[in-house]
Amino acid sequence: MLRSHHCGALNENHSNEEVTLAGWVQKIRNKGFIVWIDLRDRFGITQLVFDEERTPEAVYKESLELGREDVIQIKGKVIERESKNPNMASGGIEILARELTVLNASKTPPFTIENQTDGGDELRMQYRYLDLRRTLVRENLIFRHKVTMAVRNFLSQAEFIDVETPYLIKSTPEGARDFVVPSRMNSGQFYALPQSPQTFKQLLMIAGFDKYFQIVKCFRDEDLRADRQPEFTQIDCEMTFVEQEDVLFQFEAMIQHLLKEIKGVELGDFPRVTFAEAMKKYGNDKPDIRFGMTFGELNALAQNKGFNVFDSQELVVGIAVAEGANMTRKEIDGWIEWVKRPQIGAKGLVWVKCNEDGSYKSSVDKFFGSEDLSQWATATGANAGDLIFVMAGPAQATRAQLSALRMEIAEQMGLRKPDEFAALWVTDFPLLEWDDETQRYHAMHHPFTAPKKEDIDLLESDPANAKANAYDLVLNGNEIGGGSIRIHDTALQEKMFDLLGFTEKEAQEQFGFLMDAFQYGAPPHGGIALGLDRLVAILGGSETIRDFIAFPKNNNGRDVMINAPAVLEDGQLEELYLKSLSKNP
RNA sequence: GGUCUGGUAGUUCAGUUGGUUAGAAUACAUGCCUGUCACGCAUGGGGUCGCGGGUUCGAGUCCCGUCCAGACCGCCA
Repeated sequence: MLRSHHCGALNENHSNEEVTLAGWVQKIRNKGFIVWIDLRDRFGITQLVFDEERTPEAVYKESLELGREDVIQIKGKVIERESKNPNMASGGIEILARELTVLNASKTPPFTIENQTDGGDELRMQYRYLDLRRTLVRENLIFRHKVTMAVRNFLSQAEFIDVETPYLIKSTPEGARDFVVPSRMNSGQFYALPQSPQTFKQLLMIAGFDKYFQIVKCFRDEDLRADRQPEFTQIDCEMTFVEQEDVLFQFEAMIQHLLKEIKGVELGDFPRVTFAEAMKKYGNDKPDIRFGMTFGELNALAQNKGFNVFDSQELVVGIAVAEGANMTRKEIDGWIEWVKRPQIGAKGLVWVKCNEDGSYKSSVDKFFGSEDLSQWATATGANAGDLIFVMAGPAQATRAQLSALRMEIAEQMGLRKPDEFAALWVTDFPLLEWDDETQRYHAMHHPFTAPKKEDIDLLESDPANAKANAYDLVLNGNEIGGGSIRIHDTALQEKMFDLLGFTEKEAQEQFGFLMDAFQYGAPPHGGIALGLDRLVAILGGSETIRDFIAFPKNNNGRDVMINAPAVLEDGQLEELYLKSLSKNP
């Protein structure tokens, strides 16, 4: 037996017991006459002690040779410390070493294995196995484990069945780019990795599974962000004989359950806003509603008063920054510069200070009197002591810019508290989105989303205004899930493909199996998919999903530890009928 | 595809207007230290200033190109 206890197990109750421990050398404190070593494993840290009087001489000398991250086994007696450390669980005891075995020596690690490490991101990713030794990172993954266990238990109890769906499937032109996998046995042909198990879970509903879930990897070959990985995990769910309300009810209950079980937070009923309302009030379809600063539209109040900048614009819109009136000119200029950065792209920013004495001071005093500005304050919900920021321009772009400003101000004012949670449903998404580039409609959600019953006629007359039975789940300003009621009728599905610019032949080639299946008693069904990485990160109080993924990829989709992707040997290319990619053709 | 920021010791960073031998902290090594727990003290080793080119009497510093990393826009049904 290599150990009798782990490093988090021992305390004063074990005094005088003979124990065997194994672990990593975390820290060596050599005081000359005495050496302390912090021994670490997954469960905690236990202090070992070696000294000139009580430790056999050979063992004491050996202890002087140890280095950080050596893997050692120790036999000895649990003794009470002379000076205790109340800050650690095992702080009352230490192990008086009798025998020391070095199980495996370690090179000096390139960064310190501590919560406050000196290692930068790139180095930590290159040596991710060392990074994962840090308590902070390890606990993130244990936290993820707790979340997935809670999800599995909840869904299993609610009679969802976990079914695995294939990873080697077929590429489709809709949506994101696919990762493709060449087939050796079928020359010149390729599998694609699933962007989601969408069609398979629908087939499971047709097969009568009634409720399905899967915690499943999905793959999208698109450019990455801090919160986007090329492979990511979804909690994928589908239910039969349900309407939108049933799905929302079930998954509202699941999120409430998770918050309760994982964070001890009670969430009330989730607010609902339509997509149109969300865009109007927050400029964003995934609003963070933990704080106010909702949009006030000022067209009627601010246009045609002689201020040219506003007059010709589609939208004039403002937000109130609570207690912003004491902002200095320099701070305000900072925000003006911020919105003018190319990433935001605003032309400028008008400001109005609502002074405590009821007067107003603004950058547009020449054009607007206190009468006007007071109306602006009402429209944006600004009180005395607040600051109003106003933007003008094309409606969609301006909303996006003001939304970015709203989020950044909230971030800097500390309004986005990681331990405060607010979820909501966004509903009534448009079914379709016009794409200028390809001059055709795209499905806003995906091509299997059912239009609202009352909007089916619009598919002929005015497709752009048809609403979908689709919904997003938003938590703290992040889209953590999205779903819809699906089409289960061949004719309607054909109509959708037609609107999306598929010829009948293309639709048949790509999704014939699904439309065939619809003809064999497909029940009404719908579902949702939640982004697990993002959900775990937010519950864990972070928005960096890489911290909650064991082996994440970098900005360029590279795994810098194993150095993937990589070129293939010529022989392998030949076997896969990709010889033309060879460097020596 | 685009915009921005960064790349200097093992690591994290500083380095002024272009000017002497490129610094700090930490890590590492050696020695000292009778209860440490961010131990302390002393000493020491450690540099292709990402790479290539240019300007200059002189480049870590300025210019051009390039590679790498990060953030963002486009993209992500």
